[in-house]
Amino acid sequence: MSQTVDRALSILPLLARGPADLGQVAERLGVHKSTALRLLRTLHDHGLVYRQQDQRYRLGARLFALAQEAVENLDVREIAHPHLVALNERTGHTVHLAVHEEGEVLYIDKVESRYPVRMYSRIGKPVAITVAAVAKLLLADLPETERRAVAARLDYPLYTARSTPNAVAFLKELAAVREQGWATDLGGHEESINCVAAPVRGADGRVVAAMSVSAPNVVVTADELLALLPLVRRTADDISREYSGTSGPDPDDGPDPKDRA
Amino acid sequence: MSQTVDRALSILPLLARGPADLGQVAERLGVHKSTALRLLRTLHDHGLVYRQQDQRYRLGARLFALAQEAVENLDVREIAHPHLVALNERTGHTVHLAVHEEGEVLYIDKVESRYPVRMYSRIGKPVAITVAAVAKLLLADLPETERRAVAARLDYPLYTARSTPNAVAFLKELAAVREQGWATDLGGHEESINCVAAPVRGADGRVVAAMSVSAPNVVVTADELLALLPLVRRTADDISREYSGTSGPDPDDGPDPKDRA
DNA sequence: ATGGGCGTTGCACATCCTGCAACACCTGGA
DNA sequence: TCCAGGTGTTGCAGGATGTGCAACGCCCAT
Repeated sequence: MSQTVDRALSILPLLARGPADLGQVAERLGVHKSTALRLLRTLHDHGLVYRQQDQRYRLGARLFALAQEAVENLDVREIAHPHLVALNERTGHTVHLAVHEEGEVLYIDKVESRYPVRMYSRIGKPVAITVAAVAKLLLADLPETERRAVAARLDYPLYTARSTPNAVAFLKELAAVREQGWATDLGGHEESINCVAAPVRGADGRVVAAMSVSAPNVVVTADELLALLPLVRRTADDISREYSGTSGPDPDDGPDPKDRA
Repeated sequence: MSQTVDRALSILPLLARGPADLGQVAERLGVHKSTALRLLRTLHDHGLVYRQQDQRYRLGARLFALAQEAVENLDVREIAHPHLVALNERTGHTVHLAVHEEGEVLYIDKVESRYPVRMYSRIGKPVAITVAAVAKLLLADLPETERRAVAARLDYPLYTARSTPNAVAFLKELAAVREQGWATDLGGHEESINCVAAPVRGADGRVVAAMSVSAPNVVVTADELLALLPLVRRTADDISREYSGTSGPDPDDGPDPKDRA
C-alpha cells in the first residue's frame, strides 16, 4: 500500500467531519506541516478539497460530483428506481434500496412518502447494520465463514429494547432471514418505526441489493405493515428479474451504450 | 504537488466513466501495471474504489458516505457570516440569514445596523412565512406539489394592507420569485419595513438558505433599497460558491448559478 | 512596536515509489 | 491433457520522489 496516497486519502474522512486548518490536518495525520500542505495541495488540484476564505480546508465540489457518478453507475439503482416509486405510490410509505459494500450497508436510493422525487437527504449514510432489515438480508447472503467474521467484529448498540443484542442473536436472525427470504425490523432501530424488506438477486441468485418499506407505528401497525410483505417481495422479484434478466445475464455486460471512449 | 497522490486521484475520474480493469487503468494512467495495482489497492483500502466480482474496479459507495457526511456537517451560517458582516458594513442595514426547516422558516443569523457584532437576539424565531422575502425564496424552491401543500395549510394573517392575503396570491408570488431568483417584502409585515432577499444555493442548485437586507422607510425608500439588489445577489452568489466548494473559474459548470435544471 | 501563530518555501537526506521480470492463476483451444 | 495467451500478483534494486527541518514572510493581537 502506498504510504503517500494512504496519508492523502486519510485526510478526506477527517475533513468530512468539518473544516480544519493546516496545523490540525498535520497533527491528526501525524506528519509535518509541510507534508500535509503538499498533500492538501494535490487534493485541492483535483478539486476534492476546497479552501475557504479563512484558509481552512473542507471537502470540495468535485467530490460531490464523483459521489454522484459513483451512485449513478450502480445499475441496480437505475433499474430499481421506477419500481421503488411505484411501490411508494401504492403504499404511501418510505421505500429504501441498499447495498452491501466493504463491510458496510449503505442506502443508495430512497423514495419518501411525501416527496415523489428522489431525495438525496440521507442516501449514502451507512445503516444501522445490526438491526436494519435490509442489512440482515444482505449479510445473510454471505458465505457462512464471512458471515461469522462480520458478526464477530460488529458492535451491537442497543438502540431500543428490541435491538439485536449480540453476535449470537444476530447470526441466528441471519439464518432465519436466509431461510425465509425476507426480513423485518420491528422497532429495533427506533422504537416506533417498523420495516419489511426483500432481496434483489442477480442472475447467479446472490443478493445484490435489498429494498424495504418503512412506516411509523402511528400510521400503520406492525401487522398492517407485514401484510404488505407479499407486495414487497413481488416488487423485489420484479427488480431481480429485470436486473438479471434478458439484457445482461453475464458479468460481462457487453457493450455499454453510455461507454464513451 | 505529490506525483503519487496525483496519479492515484487521477484514477477516480477515470473510473467515474465506468468500470475498468487493471490493464486499462495502468494504460490510461501511463504507468506500469504494478504501480496501478498499488494505487488501486490503496484507494480500495479507503473504500473509494470497489472491486466488483469480475475483478474490475469502479467507484466505491464510500464516496457517497463521505460526501453525505460533508454536507451534513456543512454550516451555512459559519460560511455566510463574514459575507453578512461585509454586506452590513457596506450598506449599514440589517442583514438576515434564514433556512427552511420542518415547514418553518427560521432566522439563523443576523447582523444589526447599529451593532456590527452578531446579535443573536431574534435568531431562531420563525419568520412571518407568508410575507418575509427570505421565506418566499425558500418555499419557491420546493417541488410544485409540496409548494401547493404548504401554501394550502398556511394561515395568511393581514399584518398590513400589503400582506399576502391568501394561498392563491402566495403561490403566484412564489412562482414569480422562482422565476426571477430574488424576492422582496415591501411593507408586508410591518408597514414601514422593506426587505430585499437573494438565495444561497448548494452544489446541486437547490436553495439551502436565503439572505436579506432590511431597512425602515424612514432611512431609505423602497426604491433606494431595491437599488441594493445587485449587491445582495452578488453576495448571495459568493456565499453559494463558497458553500458548494466550487473553486474559482471552472470551465465545466457555467458561471451563472442562477439558471436551474 | 513586538511577539506569537500560521502558512509557505528550499533543500539535503533517505524513504518510498517505480518499473522490470518472473510467477501464479485462469480460460480456452488443440 | 497439455499448452498458449491473457490477467493479476509478487520481490527486488535503483533512483526518483516524498519527507522533515529550519528559516522566512505575513497577519493579527497585544
